[in-house]
Amino acid sequence: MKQTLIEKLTRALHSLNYPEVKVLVQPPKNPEFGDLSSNLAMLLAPKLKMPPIQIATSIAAFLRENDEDDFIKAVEAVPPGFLNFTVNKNFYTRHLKTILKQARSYGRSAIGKGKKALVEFVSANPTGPLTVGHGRGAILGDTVCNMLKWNGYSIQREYYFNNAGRQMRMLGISVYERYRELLGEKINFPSDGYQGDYIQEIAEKIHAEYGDSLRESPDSPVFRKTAEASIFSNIENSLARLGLRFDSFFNEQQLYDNKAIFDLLDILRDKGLIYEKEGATWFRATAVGREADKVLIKSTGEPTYRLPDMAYHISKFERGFDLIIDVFGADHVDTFPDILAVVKSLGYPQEKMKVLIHQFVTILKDGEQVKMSTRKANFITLDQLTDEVGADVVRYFFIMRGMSTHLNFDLDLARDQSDENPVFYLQYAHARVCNIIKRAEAAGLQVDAESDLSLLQSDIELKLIQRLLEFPEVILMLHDSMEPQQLANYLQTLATVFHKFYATERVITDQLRLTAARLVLTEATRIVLSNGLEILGITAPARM
RNA sequence: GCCCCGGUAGCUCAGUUGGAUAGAGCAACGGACUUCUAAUCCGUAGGUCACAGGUUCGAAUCCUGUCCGGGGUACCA
Repeated sequence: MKQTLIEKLTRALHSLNYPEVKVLVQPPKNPEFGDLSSNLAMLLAPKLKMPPIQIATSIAAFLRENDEDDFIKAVEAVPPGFLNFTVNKNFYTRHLKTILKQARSYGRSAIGKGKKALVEFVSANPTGPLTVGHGRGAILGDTVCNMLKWNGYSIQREYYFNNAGRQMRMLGISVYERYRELLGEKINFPSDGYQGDYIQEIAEKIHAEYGDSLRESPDSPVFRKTAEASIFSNIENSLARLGLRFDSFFNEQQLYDNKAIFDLLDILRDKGLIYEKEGATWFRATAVGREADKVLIKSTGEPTYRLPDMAYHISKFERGFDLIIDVFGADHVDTFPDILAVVKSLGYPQEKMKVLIHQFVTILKDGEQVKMSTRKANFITLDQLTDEVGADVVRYFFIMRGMSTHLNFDLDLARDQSDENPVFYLQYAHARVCNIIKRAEAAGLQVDAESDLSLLQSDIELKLIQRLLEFPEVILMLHDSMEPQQLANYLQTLATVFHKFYATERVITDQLRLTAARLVLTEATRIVLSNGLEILGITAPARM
C-alpha cells in the first residue's frame, strides 16, 4: 500500500521535472489527515526555491489527474506542505485476499534471496550454566535469524567457544578440589575458582565413577573433560528448552590446529602492524585508528583471546557469507573495534559485518538487584528463569525491549503478574481468532477468500485491514534495523486493534454475506499473528 | 581521564530513522459479561521528553556542552 503510493509519487516527480528525493510516506498519527501522508514537498522546497505548499499543490493536482487505477480517493495539500492521502476503500479489501492466498508465507520479502548469513551468538565458554545475560543474547540472536530468514536469507547459526586456556584450567581445578572434599580431605579452594553447586555435582559424578583413584591426580584430564561435557550438555539443554538450535559450533582450538592464528600474525607483521615489546607481541592498533595498542601474545607465549578472535572473524569472511552478524553483550564492546580494524586492513569488505550489542539484564528479586557473576555463582540461571515463567514469556521479555536499553527483569513481577503479561495478550488474540473460526466451521461456514469484502466498511474493520497490510513493511523494516522489538510492538498494536474489533463487531451473525467477509478478515488476522509469533519463536495457541 | 549505551507519566518502556495535538502496559479511580473466551473492551487521571545552548519551515529524535545511571578502558574472556 505504502509502496504503491511511493511509486506514484516518484512518477509524479519525474513527470513534473522535479529533482529526485527520498520519498517518504507514513500513516499520520492523526486520522483527520487521511490514511497516508508525505512530506516530500517540504524536502523539495529548498531545492526548487519555491514555497512547499505550492509544490504540494501541484503534485496533488497532478495525482488527481493521473490516477489510472483509482487508488487515491482524495489528496490534499496542507500547510506547511504536507500531502495527505485518503486511499480508496476497495483497495484495502482487494489486498485482504492476498493475505489468504499467501498464508504462511505472507510477509516474506525476497531482499536476501540467494544470500547466506552467518549469525554468531551465545558463544559462552563451558564454565557454567547460562545466565539470564546469555539468555538475552541467545533470544536476540535467534530472533534476528528468524527475521533474516523471512527476508529471504539462508542462515547459519554459530556458537563460538574455547575449551582451552586459563578459564578451563580453573574449572578443572575447582572440580578437583570439590572431589577431594568428597574424599574427606581438607581443601584450599582457589579464591578465583568456580563456586557453583554444579561443580559439586560434577565432582560427585566423578567420585561415583572413579572412586578415590584420582586422589593424587590434580592434573588428570578427567576433571576438566567431565566438567566440560556436563556443562555443555546443560547449556545445550537450556537453549533447546527455549527453542534454540545451532547449526555449527566453532571451537577456538581449530584456529591453533590449522595455524590460522600464526598465518594471521605473519600477515599483520608483513603489514607492519606487529611489534615486540617487553617480551610480548603487540598489535599496532593505533596505526589503524584505535586508541591503544593491544597485546596479541603474552610474554608467557600464550595468545590473548584477541588473536584467535581476529582469526575467527577472518574465517567468517573466508567462508563466503554475504552477511556476518555478531551478537554480544555490552561487556564485550571493546573487542570488536580491534577486529574490525584488522578485517579492514586486510582488505575484507567490513560492511558485510554487523555487530549487535545488547545492554545488560538486571534481575530484581525480592526487590533487590542481583549482581551476577558466573564465578561466584550467585546468578540466576536461564534455566531457573525458564522454570519460573516458561519459554514463551522468557523469549518475549528478552525482545520486547530495544537491545540498547538496560533490561530490568523483575522476577517476582514476571511470576506474579503472569496474567497481565503482554505475551498472553498477544497469544489470547490468536486464540480468540482461532475460536471464532472453529465456531464458524462448526456451524458449517468455511473461510472463503472470494467473499464480498466490500462489506467491510466500519472504521475498526478498515483499521484492522490497514494494520494487516503493514506486516510486509514491518518485515522489511526489521531487515534494516535488526530490532526484534519493533515486531513485538507491531503485533501488540495489531492485537489491540483486533480486540477492539472483537468488542465492537460480531463476526458470526445471521447475515451470511457479512459473516463471510468478516471471516476472511478474521482468518487474515490469524495468519499475520501466527506468522509474527513464529518469527518471535513464540507458540500461537489455538485455545487458552 | 577517554570510549560505548541509556535518561520520556509514580513504575517498566514505545516513539515507524526530522513531521502535524508525545503513546502503551502496570499501578489508581469509574464503567461493560444472558453474547464468537472478560487473559478482553470503554472511560478518568497522570508530562518542563535530565539540563542549557545550537542547526531549520519543524527537534523527544541531529550537533555541542553539563549533570545522573550502567558498561568498557587487562600480558582475563
